[in-house]
Amino acid sequence: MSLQNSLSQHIKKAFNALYQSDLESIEFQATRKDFEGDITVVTFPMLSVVKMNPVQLGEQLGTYLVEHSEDVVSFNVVKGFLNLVLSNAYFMDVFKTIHSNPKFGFVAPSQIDAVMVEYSSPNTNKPLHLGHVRNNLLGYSVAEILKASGKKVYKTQIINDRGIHICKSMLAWQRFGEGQTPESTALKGDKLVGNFYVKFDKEYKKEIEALEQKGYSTDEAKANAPILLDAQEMLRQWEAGDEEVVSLWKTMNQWVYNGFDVTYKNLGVDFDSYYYESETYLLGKSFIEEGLQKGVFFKKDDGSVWCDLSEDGLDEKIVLRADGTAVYMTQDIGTAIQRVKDCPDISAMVYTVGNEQDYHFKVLFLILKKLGFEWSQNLYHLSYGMVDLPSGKMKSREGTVVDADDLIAEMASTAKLISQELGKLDGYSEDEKNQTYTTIGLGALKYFILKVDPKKSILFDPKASVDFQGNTGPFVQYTYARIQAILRKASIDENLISDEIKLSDKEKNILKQLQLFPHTIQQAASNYSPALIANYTYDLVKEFNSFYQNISILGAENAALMSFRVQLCSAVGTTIKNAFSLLGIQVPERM
RNA sequence: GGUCGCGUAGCUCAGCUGGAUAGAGCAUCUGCCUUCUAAGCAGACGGUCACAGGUUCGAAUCCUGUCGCGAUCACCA
Repeated sequence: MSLQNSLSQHIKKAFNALYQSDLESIEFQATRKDFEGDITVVTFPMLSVVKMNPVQLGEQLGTYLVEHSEDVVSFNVVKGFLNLVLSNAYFMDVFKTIHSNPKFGFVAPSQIDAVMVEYSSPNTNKPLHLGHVRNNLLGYSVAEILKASGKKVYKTQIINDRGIHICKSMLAWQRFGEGQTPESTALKGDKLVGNFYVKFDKEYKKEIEALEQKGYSTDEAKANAPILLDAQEMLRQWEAGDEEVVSLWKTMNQWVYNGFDVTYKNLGVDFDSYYYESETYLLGKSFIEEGLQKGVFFKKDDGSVWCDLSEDGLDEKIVLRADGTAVYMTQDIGTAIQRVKDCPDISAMVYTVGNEQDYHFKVLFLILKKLGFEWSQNLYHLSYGMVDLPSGKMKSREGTVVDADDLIAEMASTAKLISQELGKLDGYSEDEKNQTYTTIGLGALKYFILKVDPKKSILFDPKASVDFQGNTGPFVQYTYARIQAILRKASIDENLISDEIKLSDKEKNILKQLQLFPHTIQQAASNYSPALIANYTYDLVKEFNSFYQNISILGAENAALMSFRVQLCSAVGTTIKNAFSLLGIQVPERM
């Protein structure tokens, strides 16, 4: 039973005995640093039940708790705040619980309660950039957090592998590629294909200009540029199943997938399944017919099918074109239903998609609800803000995108630079060093992105790069590495923990923070917010560093105290490692 | 224009279901490496929580309005 539960019971009992009234719930909070005490009961809300002076109420409750609860040693009252001082024994118990459980805070996954998390969802015509990095890190981390909170999780993505934009790079390759392949150019497949997408755009612009000089208006020129018409023709051929086009499409997509795989691996994210738009874009159509019969949709005179959402404060939304072809919405309806069919145990789905699609998902979830799917109640759009650069937005056509692979490499080399300056890794092998630089660089990048609230946009300054001091990934990693150094040097009798040890305030603070971990995981899971985990870890590390700097750990006055301190280090290290695993960040043994 | 989101220190961000004197880091300044790793620690400086009302014992937090920034409102995805 948690402390709050047991205290609640005592307080309720006391309240009943003293005032013959019942309390619904009791509000606790951590005691502020400037007051004496470990946990605080807020007594203001109780005043509405019994009309009396808050100080007097606090005094009476405090006296009762000291008499009746073993954990409470003393108390003080400040206005409506009852500050309780907890016993040394209580903290030793907390320590034993945490120390004996290397997975403290993690809940064993239930096989019934499964969640599908979709993230990444790239286009197959260009490499991944900084925006995708945020998407991937968020999706992966949320999936890990959900797992830790006791859910079974399927990670998946929907790959946008069809459409005019794909045909553009295919066409450019046909015309200007001269048979280039990733092998012949030693380029990553996604980079190679991306180059042709850019090439197409250049040619397209040239043709527009040429047409404009012939007297076309800008709009006419855009619509009639021969290369665009050819791309559109190619899309029709693709849809008709033209062998040559389909074969080229397969080849080039495969190049891209191979390239993506490298990026995913470097980023440390993975997937359990893949859905391809080319396979699902027709899927939703069958449900449109069903929706028509149920009266969820209606048909306009031209044959297009719509959903009227005006009663829900939204407008009308098209779900099928007049020519009977699928739109984005159609496909997403189909994909969602297909996923539930594929994995019948899932009760919820999380879509990691940028906030520019807030409206789309609002509509999608509403339509699924109208179609009568129970699980539509448990769909969540993990919406995140843009990643902006100091120069403004990333525009692929203006070449201001920050490429994911370049960024990862740059982070590692920054880590290398700083590390060499400090001379921390002198004497280790090149392999070991490089491994560590990558761990640190990635840690900095991931932490930088994950520590901010998903829904807020991020300002990313590639020049200033990511800081390695203060509230950063490397700061946490560094603390972990120092803890490992202590553990390597310590030879401790595991059984030397004694209740006689008198804990200092700093040690208690660390234990208080450690104790919060399970609660933080649950909260992060219900808010889909890795930022909570990141900030929790930072607080823990700050608390620990303050302790570490001021107290000799290996040279403690006696063996029992030393043993305790080393094991406290070990518990902190384990918690850091566990917390960071939820963010997909590795911790180095030394740095 | 309608809808949604954001607005907290010079900068980047925390602030849980309303609670005590609004917290960190960076930057600036002051101390601390002969002791387990100084990518660190201790401290100083820095705030009209965009603005105005409201709800109540109590508001950065909830409600309404105003302003500013962003997104979205396609038979694109």
